[in-house]
This record gives sequence, C-alpha cells and structure tokens, in this order.
Amino acid sequence: MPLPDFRESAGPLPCAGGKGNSIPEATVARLPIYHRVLTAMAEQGIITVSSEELATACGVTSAKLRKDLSYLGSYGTRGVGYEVEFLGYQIARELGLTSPWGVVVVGVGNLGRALVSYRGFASRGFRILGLFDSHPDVVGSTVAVVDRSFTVRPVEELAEVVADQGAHIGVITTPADAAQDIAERMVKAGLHSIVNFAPVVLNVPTDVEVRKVDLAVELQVLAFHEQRRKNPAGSVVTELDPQRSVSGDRKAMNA
Amino acid sequence: MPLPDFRESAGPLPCAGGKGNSIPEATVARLPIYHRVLTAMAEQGIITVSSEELATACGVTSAKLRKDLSYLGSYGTRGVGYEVEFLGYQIARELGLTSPWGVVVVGVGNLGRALVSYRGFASRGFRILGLFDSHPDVVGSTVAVVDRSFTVRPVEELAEVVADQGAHIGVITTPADAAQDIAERMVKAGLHSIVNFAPVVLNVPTDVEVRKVDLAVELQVLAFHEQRRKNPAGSVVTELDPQRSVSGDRKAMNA
DNA sequence: AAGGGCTCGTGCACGAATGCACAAAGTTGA
DNA sequence: TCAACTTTGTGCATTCGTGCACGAGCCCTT
Ligand SMILES: NC(=O)c1ccc[n+]([C@@H]2O[C@H](COP(=O)([O-])OP(=O)(O)OC[C@H]3O[C@@H](n4cnc5c(N)ncnc54)[C@H](O)[C@@H]3O)[C@@H](O)[C@H]2O)c1
Ligand SMILES: NC(=O)c1ccc[n+]([C@@H]2O[C@H](COP(=O)([O-])OP(=O)(O)OC[C@H]3O[C@@H](n4cnc5c(N)ncnc54)[C@H](O)[C@@H]3O)[C@@H](O)[C@H]2O)c1
Repeated sequence: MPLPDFRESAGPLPCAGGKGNSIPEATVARLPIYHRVLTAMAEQGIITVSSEELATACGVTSAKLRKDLSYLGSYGTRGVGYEVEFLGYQIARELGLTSPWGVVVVGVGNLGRALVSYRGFASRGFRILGLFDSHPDVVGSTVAVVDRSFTVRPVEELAEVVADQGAHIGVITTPADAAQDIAERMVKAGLHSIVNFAPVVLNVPTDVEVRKVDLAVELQVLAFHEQRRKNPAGSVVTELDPQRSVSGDRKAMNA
Repeated sequence: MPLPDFRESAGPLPCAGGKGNSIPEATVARLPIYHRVLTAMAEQGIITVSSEELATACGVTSAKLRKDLSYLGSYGTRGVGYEVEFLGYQIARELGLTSPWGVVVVGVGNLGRALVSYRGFASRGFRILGLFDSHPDVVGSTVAVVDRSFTVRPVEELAEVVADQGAHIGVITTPADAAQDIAERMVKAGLHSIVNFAPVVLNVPTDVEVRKVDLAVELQVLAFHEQRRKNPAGSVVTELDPQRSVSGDRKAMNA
C-alpha cells in the first residue's frame, strides 16, 4: 500500500537521492500547476474536487493526475474526490514551499527589473535576498520590490550574501557572455539551484541543477510547427535539381 | 538512404501532421540550441565540428545529438564531422527560420516591455508587428523596440493587425485573469501559436499550440530538489503519532 | 445493515526517448 | 592503391512516461 517502488538501484541520474520513494521528473514539473489551481479553488471556497474536475482545470487527463498524486500518498477519498485545501497543503509540503526559499538575482537590466517586480515571486514561497550587477551605473541604485526596496550590490558580494542570509536559488538575467562566469560564482558561493534566462548553455557540476527559460527556443519550436502546418511534406527537399540535394541546397544558403 | 521512416500511421498525437517524415518533439525542442551554438561557432570562424564537440557545447551526449540530426537527413561527413555553416542552415530551414515570423505582444507592462527590448527576438527570425494593451494610460504610448519604436494599440485592433500584417505568433504578458480572454481573441484572430507568460492554464482548441513560460514553476521544481537534498527521506511522514498520518498532518497545516 | 453508485488507486500495455555499440563510409598517409 | 584511422548513422535494448481499464474502498440511501 505505501508503494515500495523497487527502483532503488536506479542507474544513470534519477531525480531522488535517498532511501525509499522517488517521484518522476515529469510529475514534479506538474505539481506546481496542481498546487496553483488548488490554491485558486480554495480561494473560491471550493471544498472538494474530483480528479476529473481538477485535471480539466490543469489541462491534463484524469488518469495522469491520479497517478501523479499517487506518488505523494493516498490523499483522496474514493467516491468523493480530494479535499482542496488539504491536497494543496500536501503538494506544497512535497515541493518544499512551507518555508520560503531565499533567491538572489544577478543582472538588474530590463528583464531582471521585471522579474523582481513579479508578485508571484513572494506569494509562492520565495523571498528575494539580494540583487547584483556589475555595471557602475546600476550598482548602488535602488529597485522597488513588491514589499520593500533593494539596493543593487556589486557582484563581488554575492558569496557573502548567500552565506550570511542563506540563499538557495540563483537567477541569472545578465547578457549571454557573462552568464557562465556568474554561474561559476554562484556555484562557488554554494548555490545548487539556478534559473538561467540568458541564451547560453551553462557548464556546471553535476550536483547543480540549472533550469533554463529561453524565449527564443519557445518561439522557434512554434515556428517549426507553423511551418509544418503550411508545408506538411516537411524537410523533404523539393527535389528540383537532379544533383545531390546536399550540394543543391548549399547554394540556396546565401539567398 | 533518404530515410523513409515508416511510422506514418502514428496513433495518438504526434508532432508532424502530414505525409512522410516526423521529428520527435524532444528533438524539436533541442534544435534551437544546436542552431544557436552553430551560429556562434560560425561567427568564430569554425569550419567543421564533430558530434562530440558540438554535443559538449550544447550540453547533450554525442549519441543523442547524432540521432537528432539524423532525423533531418545525412548532413555529416564520416571521419570528419559536420560543416558548421551548412548544418546551421539546414536546422534553420527545418525550424522555419529562413523567413521571419510576425509576432504580436499583448500586455505591455513590466515583462512585456522587457520582452520587446530583447535583441534575440529579431536576430533569430522573428519580427514584432504590434503591441497591444487595454489600459488607457498604456494605449497610445510609444515603446522603443530594438530597431524602431511602436505605438501601443488597443487590444480591439488585434484581429485587424493579425489579418493585415500576417502575424503568426502571439505572446501573452497580461495579468493572469486576462490571459484566457486574450488567448481567445488571438485564436479568433487566426493565430495558432501562443507563448503564455501568465500563470494560468489556457483553454484553446486542439489545433492551437500554447507554450508556457512560468518562472514560478521553475522555482518550485528547484525548491523540490533543494528539499530533497536536505531531507532525502522525502515525503515519508516522520511517523510521530500512532494515528493515521493523514489526520496528523491535517493539524500541522495551519502552523 | 446491506446494497448501489461513485471515484480513487494502480496493474498492465504501449509508445516515446535515451544510451550503447558497431558497421558503414569517408579521410589521411604511405 | 591500399591499409589504418576517424566519425557518422542507426539497429537494439533499456528506461521513462502515458493511457486504459478495473478492482478496491468509501459514501449515501433504504
Ligand atoms: N514580471 C515578471 O517577471 C513575470 C514573471 C513571470 C510571470 N509574469 C506574469 O506575466 C504577466 C505580466 O507581468 P507584468 O509584471 O508585466 O505585469 P504588469 O501589471 O506590469 O503588466 C500587465 C499589463 O497588461 C495590461 N493588461 C491588463 N489587462 C489586460 C487586458 N485584458 N488586455 C490587454 N492588456 C491588459 C496592463 O494594462 C499592463 O500593462 C503576469 O501574468 C505575470 O504574472 C511576470
Ligand atoms: N529582455 C527579455 O525579455 C529577454 C528575453 C529572453 C532572454 N533574455 C536574456 O536575459 C538577459 C538579460 O536581458 P535584459 O534585456 O535584461 O538585458 P539588459 O542589458 O537590460 O540587462 C543586463 C544586465 O546585466 C548586467 N551585467 C552585465 N554583465 C554583468 C556581469 N558580468 N555581472 C553582473 N551583471 C552584469 C548589466 O549591467 C545589465 O544591468 C540577456 O541574456 C537576454 O538575452 C532577455
């Protein structure tokens, strides 16, 4: 019943580390959605919800939802559904949202400024502990965060703040060519979790987790499907010259 | 040799639509990375690259890279590697980046303003065609985009601009409670591709593709792993009361 | 107290994605 | 020209993720 889940001797690099249970990575990525929808439902005064209703609200199938929730435990009631507030709390606990995590942001430009003004930052278990930049015009300036305001500090003081205030998550919003250096500073400072908005692949130790947010990638994936909509044949070259298509395309490159 | 790839009768909902070849969704999501790294290499004057080198630069394994590229065709040379500029062009063509796609942005607040100033927008095959908002103070104001500047238009004119200028992609940066309405307007206007920054699940027809960018989700996934790092036992309740753990936790909820 | 109805939890099967390993194919040098 | 070396392209096995279907369990009614 408690689902022993005998995949302990997992080979390559699964998500969990320790002893007993592990939760699939795909499930972990959906838990924040469930949590958000449950929170909204609780605010509306909804007491209980079935897997079918909750799944629809989250844009997933009910089977997937139930399987996801089953990794956390048996928190539903057969014949009834899930208690909204209680399930929301269980997910929050599983995600580690019951006490806030400290966040530092490096690169206080257009995007960095927009991010720190983001209300969902503080409202979901995260707390900004410091803003950092390297540009003399930016360092020392004051930035208004939702509840209070911050003075931007030089990036050299990053390690100090992480150590003293106990930050756990770093956000990189510097230009691309500075991102690797910042990532290394964050790792040296003791951070193991990084969100990277710069369009570069970061090289970090295996015990550091990087999640990248990349608008250009999203747009290009959409562009791919848009093109497929127009031209269902896909990449099959239109075969206009009898030569090898490879050399033929090489000319079109400079069009 | 041209890789017929007989998985035409694909069942549920694969990525490709039409006739012959299809490319796995996981591969499509990596192609933009390959393209970016190849572009950077080309600017550095690198002529050829092996799958091992390129894979390292992209943060993937060489086997995965080669398999991904094999879906596009045989563009490598055995014993040598890939010609940087040529492979980059082939990926660009596959992604549909050879001619720019029109983009409209709805919600010109902190985040929207930051996005339109993003240089990588125009530099990779995308072109902003219009900015929209509903707030009287914002409509009519001028926003500087990288190459030129735009006057923010009322959201009622969205359909008109999409039709006249031929936009294909919509970006939503409105508050969460307005996002569903904006999405429906975009669909009505004829868009099939949406990037959603608002923290809500959008309900759209099946022939519309939504990609969501959600900072809160990224942070919460990182929080999950941070917590696991501290407490490897995971969600296994510490079992302090002999009662059912469910009722026991229900009290702790309001702590 | 017993039966009927509803929904959760999960075993099983299937498809997608990853990693391994190697033959095929091209290059280089003698 | 031929042999040794390098790297691609891909068949195969394994792992991961999803969807189906149904038994188990709880509530409500009679
Ligand atoms: N700021 C961030 O870094 C950040 C991060 C993650 C997610 N988000 C999300 O992105 C969205 C925008 O964030 P923001 O900080 O820019 O908010 P914002 O309030 O600064 O900007 C929102 C803009 O949308 C406009 N708007 C409101 N209702 C509209 C409607 N019905 N039609 C058209 N326009 C409308 C407003 O006038 C305003 O200009 C929010 O949903 C937020 O949760 C923001
Ligand atoms: N603006 C967007 O909407 C957007 C979208 C997608 C990705 N991005 C990426 O996010 C990053 C930031 O974008 P932005 O528009 O805010 O750029 P920006 O130029 O406005 O801001 C960058 C900030 O980083 C600071 N910086 C530069 N080098 C630094 C260093 N070594 N250490 C510390 N700080 C340093 C700069 O002083 C500046 O304040 C870029 O990599 C960009 O490609 C931005």
